[in-house]
Amino acid sequence: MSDKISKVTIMDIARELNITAATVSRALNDHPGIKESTKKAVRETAVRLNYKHNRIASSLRLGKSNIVGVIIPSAEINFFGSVVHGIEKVANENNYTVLIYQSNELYEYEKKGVQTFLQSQVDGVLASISKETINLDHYSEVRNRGIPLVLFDRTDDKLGVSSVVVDDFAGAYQATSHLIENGCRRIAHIAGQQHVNIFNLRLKGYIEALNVHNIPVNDDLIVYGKVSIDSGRDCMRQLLTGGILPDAVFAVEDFTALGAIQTMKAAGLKIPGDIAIIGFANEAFGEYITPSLSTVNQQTVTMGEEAARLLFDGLRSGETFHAHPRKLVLKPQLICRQSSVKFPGP
Amino acid sequence: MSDKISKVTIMDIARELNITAATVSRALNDHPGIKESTKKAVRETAVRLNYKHNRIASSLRLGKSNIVGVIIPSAEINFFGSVVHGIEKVANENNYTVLIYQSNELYEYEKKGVQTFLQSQVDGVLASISKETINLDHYSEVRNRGIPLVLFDRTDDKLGVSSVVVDDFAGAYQATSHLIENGCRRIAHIAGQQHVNIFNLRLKGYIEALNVHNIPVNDDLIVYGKVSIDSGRDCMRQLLTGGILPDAVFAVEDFTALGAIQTMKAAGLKIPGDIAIIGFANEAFGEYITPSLSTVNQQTVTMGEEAARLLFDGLRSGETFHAHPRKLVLKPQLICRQSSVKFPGP
DNA sequence: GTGAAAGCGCTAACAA
DNA sequence: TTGTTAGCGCTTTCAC
Repeated sequence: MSDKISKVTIMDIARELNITAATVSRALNDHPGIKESTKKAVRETAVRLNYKHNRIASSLRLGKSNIVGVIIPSAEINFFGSVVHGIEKVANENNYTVLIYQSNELYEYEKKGVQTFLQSQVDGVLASISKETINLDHYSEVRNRGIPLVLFDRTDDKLGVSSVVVDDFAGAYQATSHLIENGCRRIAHIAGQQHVNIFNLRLKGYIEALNVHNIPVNDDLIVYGKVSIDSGRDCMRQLLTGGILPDAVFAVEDFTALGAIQTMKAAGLKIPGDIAIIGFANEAFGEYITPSLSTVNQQTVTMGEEAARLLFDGLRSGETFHAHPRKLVLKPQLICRQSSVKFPGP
Repeated sequence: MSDKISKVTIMDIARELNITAATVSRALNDHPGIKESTKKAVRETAVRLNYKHNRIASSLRLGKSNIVGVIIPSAEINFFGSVVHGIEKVANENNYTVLIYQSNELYEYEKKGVQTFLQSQVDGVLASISKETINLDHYSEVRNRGIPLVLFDRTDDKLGVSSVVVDDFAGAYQATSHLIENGCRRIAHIAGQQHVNIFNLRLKGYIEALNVHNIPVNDDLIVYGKVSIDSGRDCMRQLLTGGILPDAVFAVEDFTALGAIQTMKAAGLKIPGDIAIIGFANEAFGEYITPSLSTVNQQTVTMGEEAARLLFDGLRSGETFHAHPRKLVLKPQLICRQSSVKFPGP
C-alpha cells in the first residue's frame, strides 16, 4: 500500500553481503571470474530486496542502451504492425528491446522521433519514411553519427543506408498483368505521391506491364492522389468523369482501392463485371469487404525480420556499418480475390 | 561521408567558450540567472559543434526521463492506434515523449514491457491489459514503486489505480436494446473471456437490456469465445447448431462479429433479414464490409487524452499519486449501419 | 576471486 | 552572473 519509492541499488546488495558493488555488478552480469556461491547469494539478495537493474546508469557507463528504435508512419496500418512483429522477433533473439515511435505521416513528428531516439542513445534505428517527408537530413544525421540505420518499405536510396523493400515494380507489374489477362484493356492507375519511391515504382510497373502487352499508355487513365480512402474516392470520381471509362483500376494501395470501390458502387457500377480493381499491401480488411479485394502481399513479417537482421549484423560489425549499404528486395505475391476476376474459373 | 562518432558534450562547448560545463548546462536549459549573451553564444556553439543533449546522463542525474511508456496489446487493432494518438497529443503539450510497447496480447511480453519501462526509468506508464493476463503483479510493482500508472480500456479495479474506460455496460445495453427495438426477440450474445472486465460488463449490459424489456435470458443463446475472427466463426457455428436459431447476435467486439458474419453467409442466412448483428469497438473495417456493421463507438482519442491527463496530473502531484485513484467513464455511442436494421426508415 | 577507484555526461547545491 | 564540487548507478581496468 505504501507509495515508497524503494530505489534499491547494487550498493544495497553489496552492503547486505559485505562485498563491494563491483562484485555485485559482476555477479549479476554472470562474469566468469566470480564464485558460483557468490553469484547465487547476490541473485537471491537481489530478488529479496526487489532490486531492479538501472538501465539508465548502465547505458551511460557502457555507451549503449540495448534498445532499437523503430519509426513507423502509423500504428493504424496493419502493414506496419506486422513488420514490427518481425522486428521484435529478431530483436528478442538478440536480447534487444524495441521501442516504437509513430510519425503520424508527418515530417515534424518524424524528426522529433529521430531526435528522441538519438538523445535516448538507442543503439540502432529502423524506419519507414513518412509520406510527407521530403527533407531527409534527420536520417542523414543518424547515419553520420555512425548509428546503424536500416530503412524498410518506404526507403530512399539517396541516404546510402541499408534497406529492405518488397519489389514494388514487380508487384505492380504482376497486378496490372493480372488485370490484362482478365480481359481488361482500359486499365486506370490511381497513383500516389511520386516523391515516395515505392509509389513511383508501382507506377513504373504498371506502365511496363502495359508496354509489354502492347497496350498504349493513356495519361488520362492515370490520376495522382494522396493515398487514403478519401483520396481514392476523389480520384475515382475524376476517372469516371474523364473522357474514357476504364474497365479496370490498379490502385496504389488498399485504402485507396477501398475509396475507389465506394465511388464505383455509388455510381452503380458492378465490380468486377463493369470494372475490376486491385490494390496493394494486403491490408486485413481486403478479405472481408464485398467484393473481396485482390491485392499484392508484401511479406511483412519477413520484411521486419530481415530489416532487423541487417541492423544487428551492423551493430556487431561496428564502425564500418554504413560503408557498404545492402538492399534486400523481397518478392511480392499476387492475391486474387473477387474484385479483379471477371471470368472465374470452374 | 565519415562514420565518425562525434560525441560532443557540454564540456566541449564549455572549452570552446572558456566557461564551465555548469554554465553551459544552465544556458541550454534556459536558466533565468544566465546572461542572454552567454545563452546565445552557447546555443550557437552547440549548433556549430552539432551537440546533442544526452538524455541518458540527464535522466540519471535528475531521476526522471520525461518519457511515458504505453503498453498496448496490439498495434494491429485500430482502436489502440487511435488511443495512442490521444495520448501523444497530451504528452506533447507536457513536453513528454511517448514510447510504445506492444504486448501482442501475451502475458510474458506484457511483463517484459513493464520491466523494460521500469528499467528505463520512464516517468509514468499507461497500459491496456492483454487478454491473456490474469496475474497483475507486474502492474502492482509499478504502483508500489510510486510510478504513476493509468489504465485504459482493459482495466482492473483490483489494482487500485486510476483508469479511463468507456461505459461498456451502457454500450452493451444500448446495442442490445437497439436489436430489441428492431423487432428481434431471440438475441444471442457471443461473449468474451469473463476475467476481462470489459467483456464481463458487456455480458451484463446484454442481460440487463433483456430483463428491462421482459425478454427471458436463455443460456443457450450465450456462447463464450476468445474474441477473434476465428472464434467468432466458431461461436456462430455453435449457435446455428444449437436448439434455438437466434434472430440477432450481439457480438462482444467487431472482429468477433466479422467472423460470425462469415459463418452466417456460409449458412445462407440473409443479414439483417434472417439475422441481425451488431458489434462493439467501431473498427475501421466495419464501415466497408457488406452489410456494413453496426457497432458501438468508444471515443478512442478522448480516452487517450483523458488517460494522459490523469497521468500528468499525477506526475505533478508527486508522491500521493496512487492515494486517490480516479475512474473516468466515457459515454459510448451507438452506430447503426446496415447489419442491424431490419426495418429501414423512410 | 574480489576490492579500490575512476568516470560515463549532466545538473544542482553552495560559493563567490 | 558564473564557478566549484559532488554525485546519480553502474562497469571496468588495475591491483592484490
